[in-house]
Amino acid sequence: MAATGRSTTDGLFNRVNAPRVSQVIVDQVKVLIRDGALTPGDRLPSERELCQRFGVSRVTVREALRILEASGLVTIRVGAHGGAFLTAPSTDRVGEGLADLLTMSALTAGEVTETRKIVELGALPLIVERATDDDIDALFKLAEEGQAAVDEDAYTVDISARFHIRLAECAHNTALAMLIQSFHGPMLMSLREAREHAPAMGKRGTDEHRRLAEAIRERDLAAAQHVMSEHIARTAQRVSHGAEQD
Amino acid sequence: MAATGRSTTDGLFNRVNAPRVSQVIVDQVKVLIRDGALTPGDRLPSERELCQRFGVSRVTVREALRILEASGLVTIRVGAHGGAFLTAPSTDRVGEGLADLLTMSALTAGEVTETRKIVELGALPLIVERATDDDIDALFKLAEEGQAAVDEDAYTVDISARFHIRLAECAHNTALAMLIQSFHGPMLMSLREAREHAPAMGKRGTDEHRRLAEAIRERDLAAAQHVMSEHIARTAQRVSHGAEQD
DNA sequence: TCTGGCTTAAGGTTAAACCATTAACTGTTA
DNA sequence: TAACAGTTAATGGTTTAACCTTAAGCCAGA
Repeated sequence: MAATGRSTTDGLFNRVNAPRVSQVIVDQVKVLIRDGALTPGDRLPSERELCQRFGVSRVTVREALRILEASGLVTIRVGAHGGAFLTAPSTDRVGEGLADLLTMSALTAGEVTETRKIVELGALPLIVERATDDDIDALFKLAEEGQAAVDEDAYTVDISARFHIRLAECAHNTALAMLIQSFHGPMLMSLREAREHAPAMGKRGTDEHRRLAEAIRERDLAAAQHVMSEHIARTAQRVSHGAEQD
Repeated sequence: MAATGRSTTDGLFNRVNAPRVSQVIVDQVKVLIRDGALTPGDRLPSERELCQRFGVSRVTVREALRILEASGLVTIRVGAHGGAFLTAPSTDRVGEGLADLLTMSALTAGEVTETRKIVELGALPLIVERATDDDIDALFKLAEEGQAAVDEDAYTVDISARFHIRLAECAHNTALAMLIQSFHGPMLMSLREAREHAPAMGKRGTDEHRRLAEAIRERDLAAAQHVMSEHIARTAQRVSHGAEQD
């Protein structure tokens, strides 16, 4: 019997799971969100009330709230009428998380840019097809703002990012817009240092933004793709300082 | 003087920033990670030691660790020689966060699938160009496994996801692979229920996987794009149960 | 009618204690 | 000598209770 090394009780006993209490609370809240019982804008009970509801200490509840907050699911306000409020969905938090992981995973700028190229070029057909007059007006406006900023020597990567994010919205696909917006978080970081090295780079960038807007107005997909392709390629060079040849 | 409504003290006083102490700690750790002072596998000092280093209470340190953990930057082990360890970069956590935000943002399945189509189709040129023999072998192997699972009526979405994730790795671009992998997290969830409704759908799916692998082996981009295009379109139908016509 | 102060409800932080888990050591025993 | 059992120490997990800070609302006095 015992000689087999595996008794007949094999499989009877499962590894006991003892997750953190705070994690259990987080999961409960997530379920409520998924099921629609909690929607953006809703306010969770106060910490002290949650203690009683869950039968745990306030510290534990607070840890759960920290996790939910870090996940971008709630924002917390202090003071009277404060508390944990379900956030309207925002990509900022996820973008930040993505940025952290990107910096940790030793991604080369070339890889990031290549990926960005795929997504932003891939979005162009939808954009060209679906952009409304309002969309196009907004793009021209942003391009002009960029131009003005360049003239005042006040061009920043944020202005460029705003254009790209607005451009993504022209596809009228929220998931796609969120994705591209997320990408521009990490890009911002990488570029922030590049800006020091090439402060005057805004000139051609805004120029291309304008040409991009024009191509979309004319519903000229090929032209848009051409400009975007060049635009991102130049970004890659800036980011890498030409150090990476990949 | 006072009639102007703005006194001469304008601009003298700046808004005082009082961020959470735990957030300050998180930021410090992130900087260390960014600067390479901390790399995956490293262990942070114990909670009690961090208290002394930062001059704060243990609860505050723990909140910071919760945030870092939720961001996927560290994993925490209990017991002797436990502690907070810098994680090797993993997309799982980000994918999970993405999934949470997706469920909250009322994205339609159509939007998600459309985005997935852009990314996965956009990746194909790179894949066809860069896939190694090992890559191709792995793809065929996964396709066969799927086939076998179908025969045993044991096909799951996880098997399909594994194929798509492995396929993404064939592009030899880590950023792109992470992105696609992140997307398959949320997809899994949406599909898990769809599986109930269409348990027999695996047949054509695995068939397409095999044809995809063949097209890549032949470096036939057009064929690969054709198959992938159809494949994702059918996924869209499954997810939406045909309820959304978009 | 403004201003300042008070109240109150909420999150932010601290302190000290205790529990649970894990790895390593140690000593006994067959 | 090898295996087992007990002990110890390091470390995260949780609780409790107290106090601080913030913000909204109210109210009385100049």
